[in-house]
Amino acid sequence: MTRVTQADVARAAGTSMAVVSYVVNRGPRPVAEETRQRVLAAIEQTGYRPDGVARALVGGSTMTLGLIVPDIANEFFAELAGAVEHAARAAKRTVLLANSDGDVQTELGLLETFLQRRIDGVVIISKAPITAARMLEQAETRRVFLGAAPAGESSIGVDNFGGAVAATIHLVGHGFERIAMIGGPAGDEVAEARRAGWQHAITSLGAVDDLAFVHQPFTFDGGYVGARQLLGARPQAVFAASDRQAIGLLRAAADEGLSVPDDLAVITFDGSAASAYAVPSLTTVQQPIAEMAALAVQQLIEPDPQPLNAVLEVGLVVRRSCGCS
Amino acid sequence: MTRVTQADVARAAGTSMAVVSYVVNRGPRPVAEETRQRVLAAIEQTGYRPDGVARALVGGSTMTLGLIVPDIANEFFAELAGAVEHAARAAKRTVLLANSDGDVQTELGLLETFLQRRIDGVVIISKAPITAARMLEQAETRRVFLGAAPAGESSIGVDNFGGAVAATIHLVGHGFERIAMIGGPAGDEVAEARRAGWQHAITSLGAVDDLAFVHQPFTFDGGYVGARQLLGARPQAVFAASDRQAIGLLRAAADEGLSVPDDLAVITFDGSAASAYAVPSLTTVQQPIAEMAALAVQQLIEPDPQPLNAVLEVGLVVRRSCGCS
DNA sequence: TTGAAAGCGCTAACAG
DNA sequence: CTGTTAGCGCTTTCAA
Repeated sequence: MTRVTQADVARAAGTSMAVVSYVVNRGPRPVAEETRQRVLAAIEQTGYRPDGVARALVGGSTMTLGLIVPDIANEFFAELAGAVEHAARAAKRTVLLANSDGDVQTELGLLETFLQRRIDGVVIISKAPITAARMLEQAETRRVFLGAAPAGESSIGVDNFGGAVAATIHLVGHGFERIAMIGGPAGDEVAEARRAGWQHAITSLGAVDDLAFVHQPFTFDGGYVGARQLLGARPQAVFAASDRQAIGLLRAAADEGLSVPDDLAVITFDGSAASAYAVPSLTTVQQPIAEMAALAVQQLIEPDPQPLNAVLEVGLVVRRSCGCS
Repeated sequence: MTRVTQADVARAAGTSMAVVSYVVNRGPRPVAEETRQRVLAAIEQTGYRPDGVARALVGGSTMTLGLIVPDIANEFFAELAGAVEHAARAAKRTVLLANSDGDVQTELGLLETFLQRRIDGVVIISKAPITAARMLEQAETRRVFLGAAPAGESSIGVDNFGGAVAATIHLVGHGFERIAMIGGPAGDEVAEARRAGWQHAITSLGAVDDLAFVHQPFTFDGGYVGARQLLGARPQAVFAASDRQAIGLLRAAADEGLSVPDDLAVITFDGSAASAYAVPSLTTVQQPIAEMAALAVQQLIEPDPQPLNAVLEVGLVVRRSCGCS
């Protein structure tokens, strides 16, 4: 039993392939109602399923979007991926997912693969935004950078600096003076902005003698290790650059016999679902994930004439870990 | 600047399209080394990129695999998706990801979309395995069911019953007699197997008077709500059907002022990374996620002549939440 | 309103 | 070893 094609339907309906195409696509030419019914019946009867590959070959669009994240196992990216897929689905698009593992070569290789697949556009969290942008530009493929983005490219991000400032100020408001930070990887643009916000708030408020800061990956273990490095100096509070790290930090605090928030206040960044269920619940700077995803997908489907450079607002979700009731 | 095609390369190399195809695909016909070099140079110079769509149209294979999970935001599925993508990438395949939201209609719609895209195969966690299998069968598309699967279909699962038995027995070994369970959704095959294992262990060991059990979704909140329902009866231990639920349970216990494992022992199922970093760390039945993913991908790429029905072993990872150490 | 036919870019016979 | 050519299944002019 071989594939049912448009020709089979045409034959069964006693009409031409063109007409079948017109009814399947509701255009671009009108079809007499009676003919339409015959075609519809033939489709039903033959079990015809349009071939997206052939369609893409002639039509140009694959109705497919690519998504490249560093690590889908990270809840933030997982939630983001879910949101992107939902937005894409609502727009009848399908999503190709790939992990770059935070590696530049891998990322570029993935991009190459996606380009060969002729995706209509890509949402990317890039480690090599300039190179990626160049590849995409010359392949005339739409893209939206999340986080780090080259000038002139569409990007969607959040106010990392402002969020970090708000988080730190909140801690200062609690009366803490020694506020350490577990930052992201050195060189990461997003991580640096969060660090800058923390530093700005700290120094402008004169809250600390020495700025205890460590670079760590955005992982549970990064948070754990960072905490071990920082806790010796007995900070009163720690700002973690991501929820994953904060959870690692919570575990480290427990291992050291430190009670959060009594012995150590914690505040973090992301606002993933996990942050709400940690013990204690994490006060966190919440990113508008669904909004970012919706905006990204929209931008790929019907791009603004000018590059979009969205910096979305974040909100501080106050829970228990900072010391608030 | 329009797309560079094989014809352009052929022209630049002063040869035919066929030869270009032969060198790009290293076959099926041999090409003289000198010609090959000329073609390679022409490819380089023109910036030619093979068109996967056209390739798929003629060749039959899209080199694309589909993955349908209920909810990518769930860490277990996120880790699984990551593992599937890695395995697929190693095999030069690309992954289309979609969330069914645990809804049958959505799942079937997704499958239809995937079929139109002519994916080579699909890994699916299905809520309607029979219908899904029928669709896939008649579209002659390879598939592997994870978890619930119809008879005669390839499936990969873990020993849910055995894992639950082991977990429960471990709890009994601690001397607990009142061991409650937060199970998965009613009717879920995997969830039922875990329940059966718990029940079997409990009753055969005569460990409990009444079997406190509640059905809950595999979510943080499911675990939280389930815990609130169960904790009133003051069980000595609770077996949660998933890590997500266990984390919700941990939060509920904290809210009730119960210390884990001192006042309440907890054991769970999945073995996601999050379980290791919870406070206290969760004793859990670990699923071999990478192995499942690798097996699934392999099965799609080079299927066994007979349907594969793998039931992988799980391992109990003993940590703090059960009261050990 | 409908049909014939020309491709979309590529692979794989088939023929030199 | 290399070139010619017939499709793959579909959309869309262009004619009728």
